[in-house]
Amino acid sequence: MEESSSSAFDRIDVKILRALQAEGRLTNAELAARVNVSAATCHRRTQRLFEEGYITGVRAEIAPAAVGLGALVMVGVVLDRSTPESFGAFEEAVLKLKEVLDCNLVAGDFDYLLKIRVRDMADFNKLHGQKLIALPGVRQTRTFFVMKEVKENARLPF
Amino acid sequence: MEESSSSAFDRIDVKILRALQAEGRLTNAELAARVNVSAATCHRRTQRLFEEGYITGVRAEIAPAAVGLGALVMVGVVLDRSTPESFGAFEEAVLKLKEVLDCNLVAGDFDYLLKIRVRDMADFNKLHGQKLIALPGVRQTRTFFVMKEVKENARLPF
DNA sequence: TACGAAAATGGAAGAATCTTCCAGTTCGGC
DNA sequence: GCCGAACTGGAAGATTCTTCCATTTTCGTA
Repeated sequence: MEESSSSAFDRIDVKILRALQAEGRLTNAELAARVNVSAATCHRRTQRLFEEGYITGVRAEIAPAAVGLGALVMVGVVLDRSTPESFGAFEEAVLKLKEVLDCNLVAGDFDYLLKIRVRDMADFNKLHGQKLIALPGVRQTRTFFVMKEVKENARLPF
Repeated sequence: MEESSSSAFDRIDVKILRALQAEGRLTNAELAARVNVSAATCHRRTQRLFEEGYITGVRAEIAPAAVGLGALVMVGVVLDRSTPESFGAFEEAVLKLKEVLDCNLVAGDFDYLLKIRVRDMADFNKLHGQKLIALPGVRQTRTFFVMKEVKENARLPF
């Protein structure tokens, strides 16, 4: 098992991860100052965190409304059959739908839960009618329009 | 209404947004090369996108499993009453729960949909029993354990 | 406890980048 | 066609990156 407290990284690494999770564009010099190590050490540590996959990427967060994606919708999906081929086909197709930001296979009343961003309700309606219900193996969907985003993509609690 | 294509930014800004959404730590020089403008212009443009709120932040993405947060759970919540005070109290309390990464007020069978990260099922069980059902006004919850993350936090399609 | 090898650290310095100033250019309104 | 506002790229001092290297720390072994 991969772990939590002992083996892979120490308190300094945790500080680096926390700092970069909050401010991904920190300069190495500033980061080094915050975690109390030299710039050289900080640079090596950070590089290692990237190379070993602890940091999977650094991304700018764009205000959705600013790029015409003001509407957020969650959709529960139930498939026709529960065969591996059925799930595989669905997943492959959903990966191509760029409006779908999240897609998770879940246990419960649905097979999948999707998180979708579109311009507005009209846009979602079109997406639903033309793309979602046409995804392979979809039996039914349940739509949850988001009326208020209380918390969005919060930082990991470590 | 705030719009989509004309007023606020042009094709160069869109290129910058796309590039930084994919690679938030691009240097200004590299970014300038990719969008075909001088470093000075690119620097000004990028600064403006930050200042005017098109870019809300830049964050490193940490591999959840690497920091002991291997389990993802979605939870639907139904409140006792549908009064503004009730919603307000719930939201205020949920903002303090660091395990809750997303919280959205939705229309449909639930009042809220939560996205939660914890170490494992045992950890979730504890969170559920001690914190979630104790949130103000919660009548019932429905839990969806995520068995497979097909797509997670994809880039905005603009 | 003492020893030695391996790993990690910080200083230093050339290379690269940032950030600002400035003069030239483009664009739109009159 | 003219003027002003907005935008552009070059240049250059200040800052930062990235690597090398000598020193220190860590850890297993005797």
